[in-house]
Amino acid sequence: MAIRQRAIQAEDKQERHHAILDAAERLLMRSPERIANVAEVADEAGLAKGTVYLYFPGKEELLLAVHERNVDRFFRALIDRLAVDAPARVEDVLALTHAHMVDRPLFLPLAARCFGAMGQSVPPEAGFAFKQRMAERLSRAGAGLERHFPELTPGDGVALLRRSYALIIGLWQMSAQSAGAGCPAALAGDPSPVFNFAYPAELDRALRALWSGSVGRPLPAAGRSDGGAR
Amino acid sequence: MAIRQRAIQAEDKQERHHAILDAAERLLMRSPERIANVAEVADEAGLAKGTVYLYFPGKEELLLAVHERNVDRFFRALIDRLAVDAPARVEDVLALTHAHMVDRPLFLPLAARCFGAMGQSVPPEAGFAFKQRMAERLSRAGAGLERHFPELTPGDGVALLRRSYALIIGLWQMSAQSAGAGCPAALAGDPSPVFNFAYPAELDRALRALWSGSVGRPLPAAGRSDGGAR
Amino acid sequence: MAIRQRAIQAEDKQERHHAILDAAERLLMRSPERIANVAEVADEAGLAKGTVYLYFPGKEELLLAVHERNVDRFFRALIDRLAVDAPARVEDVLALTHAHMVDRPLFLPLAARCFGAMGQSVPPEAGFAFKQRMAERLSRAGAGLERHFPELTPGDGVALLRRSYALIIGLWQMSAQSAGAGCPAALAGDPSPVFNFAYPAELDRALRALWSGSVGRPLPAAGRSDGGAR
Amino acid sequence: MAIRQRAIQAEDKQERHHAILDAAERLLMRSPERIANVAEVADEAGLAKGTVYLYFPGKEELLLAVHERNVDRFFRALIDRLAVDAPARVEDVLALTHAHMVDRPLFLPLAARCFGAMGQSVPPEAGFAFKQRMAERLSRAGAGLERHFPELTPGDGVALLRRSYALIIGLWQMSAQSAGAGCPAALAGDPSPVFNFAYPAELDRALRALWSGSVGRPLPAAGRSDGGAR
DNA sequence: CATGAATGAGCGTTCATTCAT
DNA sequence: AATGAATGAACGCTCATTCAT
Repeated sequence: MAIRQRAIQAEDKQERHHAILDAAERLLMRSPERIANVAEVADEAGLAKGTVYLYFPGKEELLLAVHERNVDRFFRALIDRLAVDAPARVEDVLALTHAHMVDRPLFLPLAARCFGAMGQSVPPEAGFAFKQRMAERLSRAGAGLERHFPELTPGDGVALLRRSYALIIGLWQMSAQSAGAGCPAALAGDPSPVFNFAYPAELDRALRALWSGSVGRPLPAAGRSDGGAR
Repeated sequence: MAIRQRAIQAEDKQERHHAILDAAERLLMRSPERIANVAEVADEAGLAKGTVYLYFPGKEELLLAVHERNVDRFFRALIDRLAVDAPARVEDVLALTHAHMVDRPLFLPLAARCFGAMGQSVPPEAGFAFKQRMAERLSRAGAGLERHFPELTPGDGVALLRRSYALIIGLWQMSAQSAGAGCPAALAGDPSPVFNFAYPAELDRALRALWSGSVGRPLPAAGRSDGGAR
Repeated sequence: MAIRQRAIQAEDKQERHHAILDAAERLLMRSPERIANVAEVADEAGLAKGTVYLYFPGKEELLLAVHERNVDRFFRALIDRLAVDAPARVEDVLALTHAHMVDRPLFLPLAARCFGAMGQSVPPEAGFAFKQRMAERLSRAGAGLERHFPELTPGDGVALLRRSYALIIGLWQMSAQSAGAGCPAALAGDPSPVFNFAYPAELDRALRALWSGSVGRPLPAAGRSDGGAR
Repeated sequence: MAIRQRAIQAEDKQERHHAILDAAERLLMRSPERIANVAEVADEAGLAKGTVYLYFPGKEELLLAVHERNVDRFFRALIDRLAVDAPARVEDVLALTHAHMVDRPLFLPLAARCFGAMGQSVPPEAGFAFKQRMAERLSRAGAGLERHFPELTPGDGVALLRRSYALIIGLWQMSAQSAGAGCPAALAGDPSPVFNFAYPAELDRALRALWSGSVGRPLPAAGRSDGGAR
């Protein structure tokens, strides 16, 4: 039983589309250790299972769309920022990264899942199309980056962003966070901070190192001071 | 059925343990885009399905063990190299990375899968134990690293390795290779190399940038020249 | 969307009725191995899915109607031919059979499907009504037949037609044609022509035998000479 | 929960195999208008759903196997009879036909279903293999037939059997029986016997006509006198 | 009348795990 | 210890039909 009426106008459909993504997102936040099945998503959205398939060709495409929406928000913010003439510093990029990726507990588990499934359960065409759109975003942001960091020669911008993204995903997968809500005792008892590190702070340090090495000069060491947030 | 008798001696058990890992590895190399099911692994090992469960508590633990064995080889080689007094350069570490990770088509898909599943299907305790052992290895290698790169203060070595590992995994997940055997036409036709890059060369560049930024000075620009597509 | 206005006049309705049947027929001819779903039929007819249900109580009834229209054409031709005084020979009936059933790639798959579904998915009343109308046709044609073949006593005409029809359908279901586009290699490699026979020629022979046995005398051995594979 | 223990010996497996076929057959007899789903079959057999898939590659293959078992019984009896030197008459063949096909209410609906699905849901290889085995049976029986009916030239035997089979299937599909348990009122009220005929008697007459026409001489008009059953 | 968005029962199949032998 | 038969929960997807607009 649907909560709302029918989506007849194109914009109503957009809304439904988003409502389904929202539902999937909510479920993902509620239990990041599980990927909900289509029935649950439909239920959470107040729709019938079949209805989900009116808006998405399949489950993988739905998850990819959730992820892409988040990615898009980040890239839109980044591209906008880089379009402004005021010189952009690493600080600014890090801030956006935190706002859109790190601080949204949804982003990283989903990103990991999407890349992991990419070529397994994701239909090849869907995966390819996704990567194409991502490439478009990365290219534009990369070009913007090159405007602000003269050390970067054409192409270096995209490469740096790509590597940063890899670092973001990779570090998160190694962090204790990615273990879900499990083993709290273990976490507390782990004396070695090798994996049980504070992801946000560690990410900052790692990205700074990467960026510094990429532009070939030290970068200002930042004002963010939440170095221990977990 | 390759092995017929019972494993009664402790060393027989070790042998069988390895035989199962070998079988899983063989299957993984044969088709890296697929994770074999337990029946296939047992079959490949010449054992019955149930027998696998005498040696491993479950499928995820088995996969993790395969991965860990590979990781261990890498870290043993790295730690050995760093134990030698002759100064180690980035070159040396990259060479080991390629030999154990990049050039073994098994390593990266499995690593991605293990980290991806880390807190999904992997039982928390198993994941935690794995990370503990990994932490041990990283710590020792990190300490060794600090001996050769004076710029690294205590703790920087582990961090650098951790970040490198993240970069290795993350970049691989973004590369077109991870898409399996899919869409060859698409790959060929993709004009943008944003994701369709040559993983080995790109990884080298990324790691160099990261290391350079981490030690705070430019690093020699390398002799490896296989910068082409894989 | 081919038809836009509403069908208000009774004849408009007839037209639309036919338009839907035409669409279903077109789809069936395009791929005889598949039974299209309602959405496809509606689409092909340039109508909305719901509209189909204004003209047909359900999918099975629609398919039955397509079939019946074809059957009707055959029987009208047959009855017309038999109404003429010029003596009818087996040849003539076979010619009509080929023209309306064998040579129209649509007829046989649909007939098989309709009879196959007859008491499965077809609502009993619909099936019954269909059979009643068929009975009417068969009776009239049967009576006509008896006029031309004096050996046939009253009732034998219908029976012969009924048996012929059974043979037509039954043989087709056993022919390799009914296997759709599958296993071409297998077909080619099959040394035994038991099922891999040329349906049109085999049907002729079978019908001749049946008719000959029914009238109790040999029948002229025909001028059709397309005895080869179809 | 299984009723019986495990099937470990090869013959136990055969038994299980048969038990599943029996279960499917029972369900089919209980309601010939429906094709049971795999869960029901498993349930009826006292097994878990997955167990069925240990014995059959899929649902279609299971149904085909049920059908084939029945077919096989008929052909074995026929071939045996024809192997005996005592002259075989049409009577004898008709008797076997009735015993194995007509009087077993299961045979015909299933045959219709199997042929109908042949190239739709049946996997091509399974369908092809089935037809091959059927061809083998038909060939042997056809050869035997030719021994007893000198009028038949080599090849005529198979052809006659094939046509008989087609007639059996086709006539049944046209009979009122194939409408399942539905419309009893309709059946009673149908004044026209065109479709509401007594299948067993009608089949006899039709087969006699076909055989008579095939051997080119009248055949003795039989002792079976249940000409009005049903 | 016409539309097409929404429904939801229905189903085949997989596979990690268990446990009787 | 070893086996492999049995289990059964889990899940994605289709599509005929309904009904609000």
